[in-house]
Amino acid sequence: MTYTIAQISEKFDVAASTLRYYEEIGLLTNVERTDNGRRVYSDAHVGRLSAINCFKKAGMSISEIQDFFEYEKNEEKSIDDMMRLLRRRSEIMLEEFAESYESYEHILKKLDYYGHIEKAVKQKKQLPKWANYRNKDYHQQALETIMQRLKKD
Amino acid sequence: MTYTIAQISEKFDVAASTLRYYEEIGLLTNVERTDNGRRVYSDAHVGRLSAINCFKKAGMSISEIQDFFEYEKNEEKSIDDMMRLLRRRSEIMLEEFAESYESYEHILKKLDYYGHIEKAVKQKKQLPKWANYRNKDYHQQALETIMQRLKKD
DNA sequence: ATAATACTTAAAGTACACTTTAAGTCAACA
DNA sequence: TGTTGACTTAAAGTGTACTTTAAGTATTAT
Repeated sequence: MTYTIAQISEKFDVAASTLRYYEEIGLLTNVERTDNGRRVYSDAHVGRLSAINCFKKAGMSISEIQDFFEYEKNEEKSIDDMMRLLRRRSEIMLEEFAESYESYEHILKKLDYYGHIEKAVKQKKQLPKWANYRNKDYHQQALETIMQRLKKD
Repeated sequence: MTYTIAQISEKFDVAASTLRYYEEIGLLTNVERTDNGRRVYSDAHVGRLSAINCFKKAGMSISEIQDFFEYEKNEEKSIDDMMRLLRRRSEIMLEEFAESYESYEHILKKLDYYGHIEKAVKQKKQLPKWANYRNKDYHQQALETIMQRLKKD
């Protein structure tokens, strides 16, 4: 299959200018042209853009993604570099998951705390100095939700 | 307790220039000065910087963080806005956790796939056209690791 | 006394990842 | 036939979040 820039742009929800930019910096390569100079993308480009999406969500910078494709290009020579890059990335992601999850819990705590305050304000009651910010049910449910999402395999 | 800019800089692993910048844009407020004009930070600033750290890890932009503190300043008036911001953020985080985790799995898959290739190359054996990229043990272990990290409560 | 250090300011500079602009080409439709 | 719309290029511009520079002041160490 072949695709126009508009089709790829829509498929990946990315601006046409971004696709031209990716090509300019060498993130997309071998983009064919029609007789009148218009870009023609192939399934290989679809595959590469999926990979780019994945790597971006994984927190990789464009230059890291470029490195990956560079390694992939001469696989035999660079397989160790490639695996080192991927392994490092998976480690970083694990660390970031843990840190983000801590922040997530802090935000739930704040929500819970202000929930108590709001309730008290609405009931025009005296506030306890420190509202009991830890609502176990709320946390438990949130943890279960995230576990389920992480598990959907 | 009071702290110099160097102490705060070290405590939060943030450049002194960044602390000045945060003050300039109003993210840090009420920073006192010594007689000769040097900044003096208090425990309130330590608390605020912890919150900033948390919000940044939660993926909030500086202007969102500014909004939060603005809401917090006049709590009674803005508690709904504040809770809306926090609730929206927790939702976004959950979505991002799910997306990141998908990418994480893709990266493990790639690692596994190239692991097979590397092994085959080293053994100078014929490669199967598509190596069986799914090593259940590897995935299971990774999932358990992340679950543990997410659970450390 | 001199030099190193730790700070101060305002303003300019940087890195990243695009995005916009301006001018032009080409094919299809009214 | 003309104009609309989808593309093309090269170059300049944008937003975010800092970071660096340059010039100056004040305290501490040799």
